[in-house]
Amino acid sequence: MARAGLTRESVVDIALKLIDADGTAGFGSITLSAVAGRAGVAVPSLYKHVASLGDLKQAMRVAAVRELTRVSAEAVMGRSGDDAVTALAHAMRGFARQHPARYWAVQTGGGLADDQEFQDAAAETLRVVEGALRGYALPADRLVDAIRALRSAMHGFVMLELGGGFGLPDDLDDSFDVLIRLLTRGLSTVSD
Amino acid sequence: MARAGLTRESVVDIALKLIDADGTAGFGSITLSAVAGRAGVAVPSLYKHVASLGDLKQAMRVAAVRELTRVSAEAVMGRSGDDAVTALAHAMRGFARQHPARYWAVQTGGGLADDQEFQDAAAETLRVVEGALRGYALPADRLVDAIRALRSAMHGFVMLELGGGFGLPDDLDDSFDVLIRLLTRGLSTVSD
DNA sequence: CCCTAAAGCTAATGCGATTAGCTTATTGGC
DNA sequence: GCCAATAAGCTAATCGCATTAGCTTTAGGG
Repeated sequence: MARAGLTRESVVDIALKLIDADGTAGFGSITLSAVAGRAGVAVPSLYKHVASLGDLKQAMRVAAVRELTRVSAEAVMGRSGDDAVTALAHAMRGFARQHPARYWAVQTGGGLADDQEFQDAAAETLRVVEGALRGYALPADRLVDAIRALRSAMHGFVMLELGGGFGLPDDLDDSFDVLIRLLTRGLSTVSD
Repeated sequence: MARAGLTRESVVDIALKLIDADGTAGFGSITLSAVAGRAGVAVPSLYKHVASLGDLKQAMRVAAVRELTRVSAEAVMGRSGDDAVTALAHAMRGFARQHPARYWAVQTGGGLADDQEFQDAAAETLRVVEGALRGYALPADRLVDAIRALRSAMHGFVMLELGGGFGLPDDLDDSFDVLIRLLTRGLSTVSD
């Protein structure tokens, strides 16, 4: 029998590509059967590369959050102030639109036992957001509030958009711009 | 054999109470076995009241979104302007904290085939948010943007909080207040 | 009192995850 | 180039859960 030549990474990659095809529901309903089928392998063979379905999902989340960090960081580098925040917001929304299932997995796939690897990767993303706010010279005791406000607004918009919560998708781009402007303006006055 | 006296409503209610005990992951991992066990009935008996597990979940979402509408509407009634928005935000966050799994079910439990009943119930919630903004005298062509901004920010904060995305929960109340103030201030200038 | 519809049950099927134990390809050391 | 050890893959079997089929019994209206 010819070997498939799988690795943990390739299995995770196959799984991520599978859920991409299936909207936001993809992550929750991924099955080892589907992954094995796509990989051209019997189901139990996957256990040579992942410990369980849960382990696979966790690995998928880690991979996805790292991707998100990468595109976010790229957007923020070389910019500052409103420019940085705007670029960050568009990068995150762009990633979510391009890979709804991956964004969804990162944000809603967590269980009680999020492992350290995911926590670390997520903290990395957080640092990018923090970096984007550097130019505002926020007082230290308000920085955390500003970060949370920015994250909340961006994240909420993206989740509602992905989940179809906005109804007709008309003018979503405009609404997003309005939201970002509201934020960038507000960030200058957080300290009041 | 003594009858259990179940109805569709009581089955949904049992299921909702079950997931309440299980954090945000509860909705995704609910099983008919668990519901039947709690109801004191054999699993297939549930099919006399719900068509399938999917049907039960849909009914749970409808019930949850109606609850959310009710507490939101109650908070907004008799208030206006910043007062209304602040009350609405706290009501929604309060509901989410009290019933994480129900909020999670409403916002992330949707599939491609959301039925009309859920759509209608969700539209009702939307109307409450719209009502809370009445006092701002927003230009008609910006109202939709304002609604979306408000929803995004509230929703994002709550989701991040429930999902543990904020790390240590220190001072979350303060951060939420800052966010709301940022919003209420911003709402006055959306038209610029 | 009887008769029908609804509520429940048991038995059986199927699918997906997981485990155990076997077989064979690959590969590093000779 | 050959050989043992390791790793990758397979088949068979078990378990939990959803779902369907078909039977039994309760409850309530005539």
